[in-house]
Amino acid sequence: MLTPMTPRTNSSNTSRAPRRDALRNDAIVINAARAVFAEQGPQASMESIASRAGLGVGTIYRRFSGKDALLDAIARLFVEEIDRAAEAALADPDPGAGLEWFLDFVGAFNAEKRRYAAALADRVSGDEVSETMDRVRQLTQNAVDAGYLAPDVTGEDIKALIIAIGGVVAAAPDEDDAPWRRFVRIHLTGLRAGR
Amino acid sequence: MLTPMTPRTNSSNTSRAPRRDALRNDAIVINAARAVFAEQGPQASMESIASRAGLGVGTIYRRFSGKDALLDAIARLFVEEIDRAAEAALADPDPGAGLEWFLDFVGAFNAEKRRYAAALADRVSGDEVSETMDRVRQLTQNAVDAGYLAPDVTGEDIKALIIAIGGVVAAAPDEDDAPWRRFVRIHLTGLRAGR
DNA sequence: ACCAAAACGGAACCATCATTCCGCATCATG
DNA sequence: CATGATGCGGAATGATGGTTCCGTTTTGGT
Repeated sequence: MLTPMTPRTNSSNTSRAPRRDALRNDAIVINAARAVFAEQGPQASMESIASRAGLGVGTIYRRFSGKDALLDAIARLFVEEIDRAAEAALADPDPGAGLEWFLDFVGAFNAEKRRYAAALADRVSGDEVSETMDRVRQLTQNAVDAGYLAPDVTGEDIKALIIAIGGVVAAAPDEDDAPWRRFVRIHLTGLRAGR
Repeated sequence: MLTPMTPRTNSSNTSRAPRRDALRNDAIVINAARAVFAEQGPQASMESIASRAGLGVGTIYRRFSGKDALLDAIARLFVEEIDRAAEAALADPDPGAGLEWFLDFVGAFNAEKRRYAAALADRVSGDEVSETMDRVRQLTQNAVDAGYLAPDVTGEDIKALIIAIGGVVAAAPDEDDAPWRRFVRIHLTGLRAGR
């Protein structure tokens, strides 16, 4: 999950166990990076991330080959988080409710990461999200089958909505949830028309 | 419109006419900047803009106080273009058709500038668009009055849609119009529900 | 407690631009 | 055509920030 550069478990035999501080710092670095990116955007300097983490820059470079890799790691983390949400939504016996809950999650998620969600978005390659996209398609199909969405609605439509939510959230200057919630409600109405 | 730094018309008397090449370059710089930003995004270097223009960097700096000013000038240009479109839409006797045409224009406009539309967007201050926003509100109100949109729809809803279009267009990897067109159609359906 | 390996800190280094500056070319004028 | 002002090119400068390196500190093992 954190994809450290040094092998966590050494299948070979002749080396020591990793030091305790090193393990601790893995998480500290990621968290500091998330926090700093969240408030300064993706152009935040490595220096500021290091100082937030209470570490030296060198320590970051021991774990991530560079800033790109750090951003990528966080992006991957976020994809996983969304993926888990999609999975949870699929578990809801009511497909309509599941979909609504998922979209709500996406909105709230974006709200937290307003400053750099967009930057992370065009970092993830197509096949890093293919699994998640499969779930979204399934979620959509279930909602169609249940008569919650119009018959011609596809996963691509929901994907577009997800992207749009990101835009709407990022554009709002404050933390106010109301605008994107209203936006989603309106769009869902459009997706339901003609059932 | 190009807001050159040097006074174009000299109200005082004792100076020469501007040189012909200087006048020509005003437009060349802006066009080169637009072209380069369009294909490289807003982090394109001044150097690359200059070389595209067939000029030296110094020439750019004689007209624009810096890169920021250059970006700002282009942003202002774009706001004007959208503003003119809103004005044209208002002239349509059929408010619904006017609104649809306007949204279509916005989509096509974004498609052209996919790479840096977002960057320009958060460059324009609130009151630089207040005039345009007034027109959008008017456009919306007309559509509501004509029974094209549901009664509770406001200019803010259309603004959100405009922003969302930008996101959807930017996310699409290719030039394909179909996705954002479908997105707009669906959302408009939602905005019409409950008339 | 002692040693060697593992990690750390952060100064030094380096690449990448934006921006400035000035000698040279070009233009308007008479 | 001569001339001086106007505008131009592009090397030099400076700042910023990513990345590397190595002396020092911490940790695990004995």
